[in-house]
Amino acid sequence: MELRDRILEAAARVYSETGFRGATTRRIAERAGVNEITLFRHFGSKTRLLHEAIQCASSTHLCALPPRSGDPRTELRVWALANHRAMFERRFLIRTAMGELEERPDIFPMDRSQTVCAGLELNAYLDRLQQEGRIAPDIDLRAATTMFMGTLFADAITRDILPSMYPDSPEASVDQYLDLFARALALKEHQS
Amino acid sequence: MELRDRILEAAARVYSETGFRGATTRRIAERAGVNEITLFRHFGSKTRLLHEAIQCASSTHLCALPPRSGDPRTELRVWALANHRAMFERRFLIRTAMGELEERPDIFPMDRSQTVCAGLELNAYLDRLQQEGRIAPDIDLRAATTMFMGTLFADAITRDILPSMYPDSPEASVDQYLDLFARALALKEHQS
DNA sequence: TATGCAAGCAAGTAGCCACTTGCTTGCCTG
DNA sequence: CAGGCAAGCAAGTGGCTACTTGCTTGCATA
Repeated sequence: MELRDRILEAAARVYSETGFRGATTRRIAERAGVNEITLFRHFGSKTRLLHEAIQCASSTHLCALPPRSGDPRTELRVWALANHRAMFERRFLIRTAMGELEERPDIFPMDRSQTVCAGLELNAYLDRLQQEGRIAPDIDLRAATTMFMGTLFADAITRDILPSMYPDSPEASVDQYLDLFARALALKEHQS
Repeated sequence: MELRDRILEAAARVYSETGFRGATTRRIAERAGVNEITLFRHFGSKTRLLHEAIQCASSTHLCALPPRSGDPRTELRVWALANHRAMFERRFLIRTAMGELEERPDIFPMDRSQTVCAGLELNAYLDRLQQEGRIAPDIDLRAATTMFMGTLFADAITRDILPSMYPDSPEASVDQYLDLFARALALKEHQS
């Protein structure tokens, strides 16, 4: 099944670069090194091919935040970097799919997107920290979660097109975000 | 010159909905209530028409942050709300243009975009506050600016497609962001 | 060797695309 | 009334689109 995967990968890449209308079957076939009719024999139509390709390209398995928190700073760092990296690698796909969302809402299931799931996870994690007394009790965790996810998301999808805004590496930037985030939450580090 | 503006507005709207390839001259003419050849007589080509329409639709005049800071909290609130509103009203255009950025980089001048300008302005404003001793001196203002602008940007362009993440109004959300932001900066309110 | 299947090739279909040409209509100004 | 100009209408151009049909090639298995 090597050929099928090659087609799916080519389709996802061409879609990311040119959108649904620009992703012609001719271009996809050419990119995959395959005859055009092979696409139709395998996937029936351009729509079905792109649908499958995008679903394939957007799926990820990410390490979760630990249920029992040890050192929040380290745990958040690892988790945030993994999430940033996953979004950054898919930035072309995300930008293209977001631009076509009202025209083709079914092609990219936003309500179960990685960002939303990660947001829920972060919210639950912060909730645990607050219950353990490591975050000030008067903090609005929902807003904090939205703020941090928004920061990560905006960084990941605009970093390459606004280079003047991101002079530092993703690692350094995430560290800076976490510094500010920890101050905002009045986060107490691991009990010393 | 009413007709010309009607065409430009229709072109910008059709582009926002369907992208460059989807914005056919037929559709734009239909939306503007104008014969198709009128577009060509006025603008020469589809590319030139869309170029002008997008530049027109993305331009704004926003109130600036005051050079001498009075009550930072109030000033930031007014400014942030105006910026959020400007981005939110253009969310369709921004999403579509961002999705097509690598294919057509010249159609939407990103390096002089509103977000970048606003970021520079916010950075300068925070710098003044820090020099006045109202922000802790060890804070990385560049990262803080990027974080806040990222939060505003992500909110404005994903609020309508991820409703579960934004249960509150823009006004309430911006207030919450500012609360957290002020904590992160250890911002001292107006000297009392 | 015979059968079947996966892929390629060549050609064609109907429809949409940006854009052009030739001509007509209506309004504004001298 | 006469001239000019902005807009509409009708028709067509060549090119690209998704998708189809008929036929050939090569390989793997019975």
